Amino acid sequence: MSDDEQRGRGASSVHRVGGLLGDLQAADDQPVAPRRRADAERNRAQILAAAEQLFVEQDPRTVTMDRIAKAAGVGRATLYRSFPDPSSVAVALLDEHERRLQGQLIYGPPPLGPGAPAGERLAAFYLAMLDLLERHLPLALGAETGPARFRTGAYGFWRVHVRTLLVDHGIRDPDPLIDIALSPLSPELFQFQRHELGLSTERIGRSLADFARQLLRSGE
Amino acid sequence: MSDDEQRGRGASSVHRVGGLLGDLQAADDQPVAPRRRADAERNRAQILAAAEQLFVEQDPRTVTMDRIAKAAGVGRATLYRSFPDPSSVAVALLDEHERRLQGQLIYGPPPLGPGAPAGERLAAFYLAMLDLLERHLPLALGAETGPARFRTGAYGFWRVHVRTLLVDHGIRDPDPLIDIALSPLSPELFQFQRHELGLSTERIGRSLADFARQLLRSGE
DNA sequence: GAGCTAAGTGGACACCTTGTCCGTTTGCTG
DNA sequence: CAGCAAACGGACAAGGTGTCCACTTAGCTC
Repeated sequence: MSDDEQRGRGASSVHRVGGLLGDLQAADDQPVAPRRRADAERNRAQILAAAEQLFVEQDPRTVTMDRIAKAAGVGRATLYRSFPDPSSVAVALLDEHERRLQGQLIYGPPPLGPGAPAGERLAAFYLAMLDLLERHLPLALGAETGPARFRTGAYGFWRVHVRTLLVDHGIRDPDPLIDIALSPLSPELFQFQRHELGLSTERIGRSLADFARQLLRSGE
Repeated sequence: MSDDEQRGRGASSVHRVGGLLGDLQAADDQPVAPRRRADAERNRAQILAAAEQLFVEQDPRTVTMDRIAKAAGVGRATLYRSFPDPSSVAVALLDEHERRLQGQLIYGPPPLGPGAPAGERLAAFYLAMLDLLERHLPLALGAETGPARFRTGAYGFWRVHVRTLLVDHGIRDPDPLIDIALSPLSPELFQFQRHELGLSTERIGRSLADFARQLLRSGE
């Protein structure tokens, strides 16, 4: 989906090298995905495992490619082969956790899934995201490298979801509002509220839910 | 005000040392402010001027202490004497621009200043901040180094202001909502909406103003 | 206005991170 | 089991970070 996705993961999209062959032997043996070699797969798993630990036990912002490589027991170049920078490793790890929620938003029961009023769905979405942040804050902070955050596949997914809710509610010009509605979910903001201000997750959650219902109020 | 303020600026608030003395020799020879030397003042001005240019003409995130020092024509240690890192330089520069708005919020005419309904005041505040972002985006991006953003004096000011509006409107539990209400003003978000999505500032502004009125609606 | 003192200066140093290059190893295929 | 390309990992050069210390110089005192 995103760039990070293409670079960072790739369990399924390994056919990028195919392009090099040109038209000469185009559609013949091309589509046969050049499977990832076993050692590469193993290294990749080691990297992800080691990185997850690192992100948790030290300031996620200070995790470096060098350290990940050492912790995973692989060379630097090997690491670079799979990921362009530390944040893309965090993105890959987060992705797995986010995937479940993404399924629930589409196929799950209301209020998270379809069927409930837009305001209720937005409130439920906020609470689910808050739960995700609570459980994986280090990864979320590690993934958040400036503007790149907005270009991840996951963020794109949240955008599509929120847009649906806004349109469903009959908002005139939904597009500028999408990211405004998503902005309270910034990992850094959550960290500030939670650990700097000392607010409980429940209290933040209540505020967010009220906020969602107020934003998409039935009697507009 | 903030840490950055104490380190970064100080032209006006030089009486901070006074507090250290306690009651012993209080008002005697202490209050004599340890004036900044003329050459230091000059260097400081050079640094700010050079840095402002740098932030504008290259990616604000890639501005380095080394480059600022070279551009300003001073040694690295001299720079470090005034600022701990590049973002604190950006904060100092931004501060000057923000000060005017801060005055208007307190003493200015409605709807920015006191006198208008909370929803209108919040809408006006959003628009003013948007204007600030539009004009000084590079500085805002340079200042935004992770969680430090929330610890600047300016952010503290915005918090106090928004809290007043929320209380004024009769919100039950205003505190968690403060930062939620401020989150749409994140410089990175603005950059994404403006330059990645291509939304016009007017369109974002309209959305934000509607958003403010909806949030603090009269007929709650 | 000469001398003193400490604030201020700037170059150098040691350390760390980044990407990339390239000789070597290793899995897979026929 | 032989050959080839994918994958590996150590090494390298470039550049950034803070800090230290010998020096300069502003500003006070007499």
